[in-house]
Amino acid sequence: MPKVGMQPIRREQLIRAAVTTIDRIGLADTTVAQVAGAAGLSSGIVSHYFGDKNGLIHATMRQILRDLRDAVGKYRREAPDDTPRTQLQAIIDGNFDDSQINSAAMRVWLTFWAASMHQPELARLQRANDHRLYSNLCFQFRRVLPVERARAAARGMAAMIDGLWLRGSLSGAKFDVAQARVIAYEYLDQQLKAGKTSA
Amino acid sequence: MPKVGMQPIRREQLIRAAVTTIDRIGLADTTVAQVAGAAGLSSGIVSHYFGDKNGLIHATMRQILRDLRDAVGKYRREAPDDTPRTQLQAIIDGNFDDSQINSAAMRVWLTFWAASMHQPELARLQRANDHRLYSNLCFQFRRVLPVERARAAARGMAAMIDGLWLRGSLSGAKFDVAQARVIAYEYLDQQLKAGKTSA
Amino acid sequence: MPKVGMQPIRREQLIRAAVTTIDRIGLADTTVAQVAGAAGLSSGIVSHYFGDKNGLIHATMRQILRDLRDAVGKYRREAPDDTPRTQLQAIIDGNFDDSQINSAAMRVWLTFWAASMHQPELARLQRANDHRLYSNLCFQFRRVLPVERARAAARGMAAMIDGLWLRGSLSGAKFDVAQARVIAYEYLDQQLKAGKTSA
Amino acid sequence: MPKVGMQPIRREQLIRAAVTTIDRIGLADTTVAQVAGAAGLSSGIVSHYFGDKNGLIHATMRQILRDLRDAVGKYRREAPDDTPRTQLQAIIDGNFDDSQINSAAMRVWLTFWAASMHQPELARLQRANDHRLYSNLCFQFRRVLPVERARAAARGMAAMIDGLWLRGSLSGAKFDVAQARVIAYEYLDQQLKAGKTSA
DNA sequence: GATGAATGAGTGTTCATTCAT
DNA sequence: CATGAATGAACACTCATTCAT
Repeated sequence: MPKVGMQPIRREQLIRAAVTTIDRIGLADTTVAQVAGAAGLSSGIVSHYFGDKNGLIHATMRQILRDLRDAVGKYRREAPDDTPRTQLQAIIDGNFDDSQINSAAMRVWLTFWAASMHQPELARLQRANDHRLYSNLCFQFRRVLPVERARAAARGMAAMIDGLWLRGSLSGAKFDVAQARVIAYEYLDQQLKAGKTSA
Repeated sequence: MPKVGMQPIRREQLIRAAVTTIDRIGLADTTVAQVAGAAGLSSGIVSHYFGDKNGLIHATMRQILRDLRDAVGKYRREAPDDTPRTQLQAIIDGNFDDSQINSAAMRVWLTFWAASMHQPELARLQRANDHRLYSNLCFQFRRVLPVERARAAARGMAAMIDGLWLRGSLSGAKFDVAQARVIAYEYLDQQLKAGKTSA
Repeated sequence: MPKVGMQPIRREQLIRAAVTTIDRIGLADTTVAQVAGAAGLSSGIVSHYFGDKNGLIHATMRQILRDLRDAVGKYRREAPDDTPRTQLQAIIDGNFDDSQINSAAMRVWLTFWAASMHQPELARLQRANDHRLYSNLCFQFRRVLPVERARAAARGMAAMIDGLWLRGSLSGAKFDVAQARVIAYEYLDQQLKAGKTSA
Repeated sequence: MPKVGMQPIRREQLIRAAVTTIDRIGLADTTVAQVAGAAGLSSGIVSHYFGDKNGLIHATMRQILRDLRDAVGKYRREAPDDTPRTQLQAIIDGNFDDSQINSAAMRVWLTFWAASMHQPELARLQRANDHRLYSNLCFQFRRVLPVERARAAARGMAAMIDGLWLRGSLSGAKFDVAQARVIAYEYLDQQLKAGKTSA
């Protein structure tokens, strides 16, 4: 009696195992057999559910991106109000959520950033994500700033978020969320204030 | 006697070929034979001069880091004066120098960032470099800011520089130096001003 | 499910192919691909079943030693009685059994003898085998000779067996079993007689 | 000013280095560069004096055989008289001379024995040597024994010498010359005695 | 649905050999 | 005479992929 409806279960099992394995030994040293083994399955199963290794890698990156989107979405939905400042803080908080700044997530993220440089499909996903952060920031800044200022603020804010995140990833120590948030909030406030003054 | 004094020439040739190849097809797809071929040499030569592939990769990363150090050093030496603001701008300018923001350099940089996560020796080099940027920034900020403010400013400034650089690397378009410099300078001025006020 | 229970079959196939190949072209020129090819399999299979080339070589030597043990065991079980002389003759006969004095067996034996000098694991196997021959001989001699005489007789007998075998291996001609047996039996009788006299 | 007459010096230097290296790491792992390095010379020199690696190996085996011939010759010249027994003892002693039973000599000997199985030129040298031992023994035995007995005695004696030597080589402990000599002398005396009786 | 045996192309690495100096 | 830089063929080993069961 063949089990039915295994697909979503197996796919999630394998994607989770892929993240774990990439975190542990790096994408370059990750083999199909290792991922399958970490999932408690055999190597042949990967082609069954993802076509080939690349299919698994792509699916894994999509999952990572979805996790970030979900984290940001959650903070924004739970924000106390809809003022630009509150919403921008929610975006910052979402990017520094536990799901994003644990060691595994950060390492896998950076791995995909690097991989995307030579794999068009990954690059597409990665750019869409970059753009979403910028768009969200820009939309909120535009509510209080003139368009050019809003764009610059969004660019600076996005760079600040990614930069704090990147340096945290590579520092070798635990990511200091509080510190990162202070610096990011301060930049945010300066942008909001400067914009008003110049407006 | 055989040709003598070839070592530095061959090493540079091969390192340059490694950068070119990593830029073109990515570290994961870079083979020893390809690098040697790009340098117009045979594959065996790599072990002759670097021991093994890893030796070449390490030497290449050291070269990349040296290039950045040199670029920053040049801007600082050529700065019109030694005031903190001028020196900090020189550091920013050095990080956005042509040698750093051309496509090849950026891609190779990001590649090594990712690789350093699973290779202790690369991680060591990468962290030393991260720390140098922070130290240099912190030293200058300290000349005008109290120590705690200087540290926060240095952290924010470093994140801003890396973030702008990173998003530029991945954007797919040419890096907009002028725009990046405006955003970084603005952040710099805010930090200097804020510090004075609060001091 | 894939074909199951192939392991013992494949292992034996490959070990047999290893013996054949070592006999034909020598251990130094034996490649994994050649052994696999001789077994009608692909090169990757060796690592699948033996880990690496060394694993195959070790397994092959173990097989060779087992064959000798089996040959000696067979002659001793089939011996007409349990007197020392009969048992000692059975040991001699086992060492000169067809399975041991065909060209392939002799060449592979000598190959492993030489290889064992620089490979601790092979040396261990080889010494255990050497010691077994001596022990078996010594045990039988002790039944009729005083301990010191028995030890000397066992040493001489072991040397005689190995020496006849060795010179036969290298002579380039077919091993003359009858001749070897006469010489060995004569030495055996002298030892038994001399011992009795001196006892 | 080119040095003249370097050939014999360099050849000996390299042959000695080859013996040392083969003893230390085995023939299979011996490279031209290692031998040359052990001789304090550069790798290119080997082809200069021996044509190629095989030339060096062959020359080294010839040297080893010459050493044995010299050792036996010395003992025979220094023998107190020319009786068969004394001469046969001299042959035994020559084979167990220090120059033959030190670790390096034994390991290299066995190495060449094994190698000779698949290299016709080495096999030729090796067989000539085997035959010399047999001939020398047979000649002496014939002075007191009928031809057939002499031949059998020579075969047994040669096997005994080689067997003692072989087991000593592989035992892992220091070669016990006194013990080997006692066993070999005893066999010798039995052959001489038995022959006389039956004659 | 799932397995893992089997394949074979591709890679890093070693090393005998050549040869310009 | 001697060097050692350079070559490139050969090898062991890895691993994504296929497929009979």
